[in-house]
Amino acid sequence: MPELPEVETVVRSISPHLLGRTIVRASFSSPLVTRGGLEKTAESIAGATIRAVRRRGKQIFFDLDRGMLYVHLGMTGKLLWDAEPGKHTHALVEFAEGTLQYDDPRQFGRMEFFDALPEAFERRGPDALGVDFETFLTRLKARRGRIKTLLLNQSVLSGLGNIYVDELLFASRVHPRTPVSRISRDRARLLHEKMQEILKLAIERRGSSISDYVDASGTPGDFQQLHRVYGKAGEPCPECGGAIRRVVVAQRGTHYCPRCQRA
DNA sequence: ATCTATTCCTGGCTGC
DNA sequence: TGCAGCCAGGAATAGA
Repeated sequence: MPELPEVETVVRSISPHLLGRTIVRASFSSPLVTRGGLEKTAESIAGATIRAVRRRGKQIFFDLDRGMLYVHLGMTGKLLWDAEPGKHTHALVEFAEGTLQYDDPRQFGRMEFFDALPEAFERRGPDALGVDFETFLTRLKARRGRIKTLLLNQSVLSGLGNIYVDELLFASRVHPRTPVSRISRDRARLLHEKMQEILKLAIERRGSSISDYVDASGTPGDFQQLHRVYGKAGEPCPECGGAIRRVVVAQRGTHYCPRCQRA
């Protein structure tokens, strides 16, 4: 599942193909993925030139000379350059130099055109990568609830998903159900440090390929080899040797060490 | 304000 | 080998 490091890797691998290039034509085939109308979206971007490729959290924006093409990969979305279209290909954006393709078996992702940034997007939290500590602390402390729920909430902070939250909480020795009111300033400092460390390392490793995640050239990442708790229920904890436990928190499978991460 | 449950969807897995 | 049933989950949404 694409989270911040995977989305960053996709952006880095697709940008060189797209910057400054002009869209010759486009076609969209999934009303679920492309909600603004299939024909209308294709017409809106035809002839436009890509001025910038940006990421905020898990959101990708292709800034055009007029409006923007927005992409969210959801669970199984892929942006591919010059790939073979398959049965889950929902969009083709053609350039003189090649074709940008969007594939997504589950269709939880989006590929839509916007004239301007939607209001709801402007209220998203700051990007988890590079957010300063005071902003991180302030945004966490402005809410109540369990730490895992808040870290997953894109209005609080943008970019974290289930894998990196579990890894981050383990690295910081924080129980996923800890109420945020009980997180000390020092513990928050540790969470912030570990978050930067883990995200940077995961980007270096080109993301985690758990099921079928790949970048724009079809290359998988290998950060999954460095996962310490995610997907490791029943296996020994790398720190204490006790069994990693799997529970449900915020409707998500949650992996943690009951001994290292005390409630 | 914050919680939980539900919805979207299909590949992959289990068990017969 | 086939197939039914279940599960995974990002984010929007509804209801408590």
